[in-house]
Amino acid sequence: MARILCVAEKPSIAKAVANHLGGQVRAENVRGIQWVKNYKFDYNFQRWGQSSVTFTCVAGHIQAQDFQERYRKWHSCQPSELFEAPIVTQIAEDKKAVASNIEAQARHNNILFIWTDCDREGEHIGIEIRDIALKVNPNMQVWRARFSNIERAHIIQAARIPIQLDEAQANAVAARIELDLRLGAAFTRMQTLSLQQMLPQQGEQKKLISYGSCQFPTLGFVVDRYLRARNFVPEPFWYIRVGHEKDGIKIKFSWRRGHLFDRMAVIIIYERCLLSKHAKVTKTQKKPTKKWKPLPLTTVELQKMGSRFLRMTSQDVMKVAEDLYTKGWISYPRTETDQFDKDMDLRRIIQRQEQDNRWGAFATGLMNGGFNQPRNGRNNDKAHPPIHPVNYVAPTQLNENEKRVYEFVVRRFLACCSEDAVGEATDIEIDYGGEIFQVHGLGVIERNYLDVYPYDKWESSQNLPRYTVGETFEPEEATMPHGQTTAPGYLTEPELIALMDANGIGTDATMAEHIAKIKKREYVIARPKGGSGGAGHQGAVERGGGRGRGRGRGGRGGGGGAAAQNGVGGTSGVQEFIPTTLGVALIEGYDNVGLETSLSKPFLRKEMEVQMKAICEGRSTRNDVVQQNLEQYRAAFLRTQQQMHVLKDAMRKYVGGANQG
DNA sequence: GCAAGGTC
Repeated sequence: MARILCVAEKPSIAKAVANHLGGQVRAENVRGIQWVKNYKFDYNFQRWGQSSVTFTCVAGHIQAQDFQERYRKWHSCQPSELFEAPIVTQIAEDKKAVASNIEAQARHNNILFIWTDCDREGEHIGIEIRDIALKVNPNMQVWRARFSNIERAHIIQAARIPIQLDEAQANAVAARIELDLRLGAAFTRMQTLSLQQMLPQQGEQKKLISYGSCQFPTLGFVVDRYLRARNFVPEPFWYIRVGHEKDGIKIKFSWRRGHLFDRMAVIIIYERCLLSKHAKVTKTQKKPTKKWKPLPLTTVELQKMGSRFLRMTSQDVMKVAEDLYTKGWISYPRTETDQFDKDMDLRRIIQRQEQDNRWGAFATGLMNGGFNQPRNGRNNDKAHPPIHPVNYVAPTQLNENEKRVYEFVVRRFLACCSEDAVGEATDIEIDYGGEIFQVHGLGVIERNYLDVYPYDKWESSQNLPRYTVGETFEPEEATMPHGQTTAPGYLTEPELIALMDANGIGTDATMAEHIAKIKKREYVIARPKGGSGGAGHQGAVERGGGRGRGRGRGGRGGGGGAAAQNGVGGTSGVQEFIPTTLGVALIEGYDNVGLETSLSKPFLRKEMEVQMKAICEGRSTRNDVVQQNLEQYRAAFLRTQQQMHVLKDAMRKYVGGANQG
């Protein structure tokens, strides 16, 4: 009988797959780690016949890379030497027990069947597992399962047709690991050693001024928005508004041109309107409209919505979601997938929510014919389904934050399984002095998903009077108000996450960590949006001009982030980020060093991503990508060292500075 | 005293 060792990337997959294949499964404990179990059972594989199976797991990467011992002390070498210092790969300190479990199991199995996630990192983790196993048992045959969800039929199919590990994908990850380590360490040491003395010393610990290919672009986004807000110059504009009362209803028509920045031009048009006396209705249209229900929930969306509506930071949202997951209340919280598999039994999940007194009635409505298959988004990571509730948990069992996140996940899921909201849109247009003015009305007819999903707002506007095309009237009001454009607000957490996502900075699982890191490094401070002038926030750059928020009135034009205001269950707790003097100095400094592509911009990280894809597709190699990047960054490094006075100038300008470096 | 990526 063949003896098969199966290894998954994490405990949940090992357990789920073992149960699908095994039926009768015996779980054995592993010494030194409570969360790893070795599941034992027999299974008849198509390829190997009746086999005795051990199904175990690791927990992410097992190996860790670091420089050779003699380079680890900060003053042991020049930071620039880290571009070529030898790197050693070892079992990570906290993964020793996991590795010895693999070794022990590898000794008495003859086939290794790897079940890591089917993504790049999973391929690399698979190679790590393979290397450990082959070291103690070089004769092992090595295979890999291809699976994209953990539905029973799909898993059985994956067990039927094993494939080979994809070395190219693992090599892409290896390149990423090496570059992040070398660049992170070299730049961090260099800038810390050069600039630290310019910072006012706080307490015992000297500040670390770290560089990372993700944390710097993240900081760059915050600084960029801050500078745009601070350097904003309001521009006056003028527009025309027409008011009319009919059927006892007062309405205001808005100008199709919006507003113009040329006062004389508006005056001329305005006078033409006044001269014409009468307005004529040119269009009345009623048409059905919809507000689409939300897409299935991804990690990035959870973090955006969480930081916007749940009064939590994205990092807290993730921490809580992981907790809810390990306790079995929600599904795996790290997923890019916004499509539910056709075969998934969504009704069973809905049914479990019927007992709740907040949304149970809605769930029952779905069970009794209201159910609609969720929309499909464009993303599928082929590893995990969208985030959804798994089991019902009563609110009394959860703490405040857990309650909020669980409630959001459930409501989002039920909304996905419901129907779009239905309404009727009314558009009326008039011609007044040769200009078109319009008014838009909305009547919500069926709220549908909105009843369970208070995070979306869609409300009926005022009723509009009945007009007929060709009808004329004399407006009671025709005015020429003015306003001014308003500065953008500081970057909020959901906006920052959206920017990171769009620019490929970090992954769904790490974006919150990068944000937390630039806070920890004191590159930025976070405060509730609209909060008062940063009292107690030492070192935060305040907006010049002394007029507080400086928001203009009356105009359109601003409002970019204003949609974030609808807090559910109270005031909105959305955070906004303001760079500290240190944060601004670093970004401005790097922007002025004279690099072709500033390290503060997301392009270099994006470029690395493109090159990783090239490795995966065989168009490039690990070595080429590493060497080419090192060359490019070495040049940037040397230039930055030569131009260190530019960084120091920026530091003096913003940070003031105790000692001059 | 460095990074970013997995995951517990």
